[in-house]
Amino acid sequence: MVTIKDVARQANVSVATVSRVFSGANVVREETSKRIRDVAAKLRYAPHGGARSLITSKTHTLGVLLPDLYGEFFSEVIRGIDLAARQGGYHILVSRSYEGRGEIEETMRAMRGRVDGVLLMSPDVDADSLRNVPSNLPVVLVCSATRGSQTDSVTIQNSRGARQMVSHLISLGHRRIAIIKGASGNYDAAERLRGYRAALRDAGITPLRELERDGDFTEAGGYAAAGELLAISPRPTAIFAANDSMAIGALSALREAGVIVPKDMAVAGFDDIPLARYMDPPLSSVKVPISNLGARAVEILLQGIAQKNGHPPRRERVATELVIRSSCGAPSAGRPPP
Amino acid sequence: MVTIKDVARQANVSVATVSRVFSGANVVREETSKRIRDVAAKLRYAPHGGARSLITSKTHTLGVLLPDLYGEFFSEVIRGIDLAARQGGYHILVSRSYEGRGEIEETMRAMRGRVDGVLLMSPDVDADSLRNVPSNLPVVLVCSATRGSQTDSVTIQNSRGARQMVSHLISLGHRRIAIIKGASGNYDAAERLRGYRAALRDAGITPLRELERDGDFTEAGGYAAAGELLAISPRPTAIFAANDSMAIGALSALREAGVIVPKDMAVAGFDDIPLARYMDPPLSSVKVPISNLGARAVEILLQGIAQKNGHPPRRERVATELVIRSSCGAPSAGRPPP
DNA sequence: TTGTATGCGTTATCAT
DNA sequence: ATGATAACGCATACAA
Repeated sequence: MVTIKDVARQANVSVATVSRVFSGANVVREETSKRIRDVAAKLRYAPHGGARSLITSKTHTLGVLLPDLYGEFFSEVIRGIDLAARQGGYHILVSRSYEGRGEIEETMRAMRGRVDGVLLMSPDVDADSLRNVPSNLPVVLVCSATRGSQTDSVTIQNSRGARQMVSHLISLGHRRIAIIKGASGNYDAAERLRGYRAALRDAGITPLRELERDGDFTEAGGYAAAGELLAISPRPTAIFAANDSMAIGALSALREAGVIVPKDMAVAGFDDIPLARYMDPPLSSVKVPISNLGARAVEILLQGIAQKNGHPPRRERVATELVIRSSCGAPSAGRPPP
Repeated sequence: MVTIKDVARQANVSVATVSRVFSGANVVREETSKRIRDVAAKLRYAPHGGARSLITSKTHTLGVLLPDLYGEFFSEVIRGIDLAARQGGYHILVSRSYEGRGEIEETMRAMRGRVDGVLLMSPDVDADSLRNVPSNLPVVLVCSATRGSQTDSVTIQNSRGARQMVSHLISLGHRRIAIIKGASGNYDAAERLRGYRAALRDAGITPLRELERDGDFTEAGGYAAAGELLAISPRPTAIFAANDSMAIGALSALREAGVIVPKDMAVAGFDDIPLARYMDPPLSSVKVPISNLGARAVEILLQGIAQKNGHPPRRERVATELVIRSSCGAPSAGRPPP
């Protein structure tokens, strides 16, 4: 591998001068600089990032630690993170954790010296996983429970969004509204359930356990849960799924059972993934600005890195927005062309 | 930040001994080892990855350079990559390139010293982007054109998959089969188009330009293209979309136009994303083992890293598989429960 | 404007 | 079994 020494030798200068050329110190004579660049190009030299960060103690890299997220959500959140990171001149080191807590700790330790800060999305395990990781390492929690922690965080307005959607269903006359819950132990799932119940209570409706079905955020889970709900008597008249994937699975199950949406059953989801509007019928949902979520997390992390000293924890909630399409039976404004 | 020196001092040993404990050399007396581990835990010490890799010249990290991929595909390929990488004890450094060639080169240079090898997915720009990157850096091309290059690569059996699907449509009696093409300049898109034309010629049908519509791999693109196709006279009787997202957009457009699928128009996609089977009607597609694609690329890259010396280029194509559901009007075997 | 020398945190080599 | 020290590739303070 060609190093700064090789370039220096062939260009007849010291390594310091080569270093100056590549680290942007604008003090090298133009002529010298050009000669060095030429030699470097010929040798295909590129500075060694590891060595560089060892001395500057800046890696210009952000660690991203995510659970084994599903489809569209993962994609969008990474997009937002990557975009914001590169705007700040950072790269991202991504890791998916499959086995919960121990793995999170181990991964965070492995990132020591490779990243300047970490974005941790840990919706399933408690945030006190942070006890044994190197201190001084700036961390931002994403979509995770933060109670008892002093860590910065960015979350979604889950409860509020769910509450609005369920209230909307109630305003359409529904009283027996079922929910297909998200993965058990998941933070977002719990919050959405909370919003669902709150909306019912707001309207004087008692939440019923039989109308709260387990789900796992997948289409298959939504499909199965919808099947169960159809067997209940009296049937619910509306289904609120804790994410769009499950809502789509539910739509499929209803179609097969000959249940017409929204005439016989209203359906609504959460996230508003791009596909939602292409469903039949187009799916009402709670829009989550997923890529913004990632971008905001990065911005907060970058702040934390800049002012490395302690600061009061920053807590941010990205706003959701009700997107009403025809699947919930509202007198819809029709479907706008994409 | 606490370093190996701090641990050594507090544990009354030399840095060398601490190093031995953390690098797994099993030569330290149990008693000493325990004392060191205790001190390290108290101090929350974690070895500095950058410094470590500087001397071992191993980063245990793989660079992953992807275009701004869409949704499900991105998610799945990363899943496969991450899984295989972590099995080999590697992390992944991900970067999305938004602006094509120059950015690819720059990113690859920035990865020097941070990664042991690179996975490059460059379906839009030619693979000779590799001219100016550090030599000796093992690279595997994913879903990219490889002509004229000596680089290892993993691609999809695009042409074969498309050909099979279109042949299937022909076998159902269709003669006027339209295609909604993928993004222009895209390698996979070009290959799928090639397979489409080959299937037509196999059956003695002349490919018509008016039946080849531009698309961009998005739902919106598929929606628009399907609208155009409906205006052609005589109408095509089948639409083959170069990916599922566009097929889903097309289904939506057809539905709005009152065209019944598959009675009035057959539709098929490519990729077989999880959602395909939940569409109405369930979407026939060419299944691509996306996460396998990523995993295989990692395995090949790891081989390349192990035997650093030159080797004949490894070229691999992951197999596709026809998945026939009801959207193309075949006497379907019904829809299996998820 | 350029060169010399030191050190970043760690592992490898050679002693002991 | 443990310690002393050189090296990894580079950036920077200081000298020239």
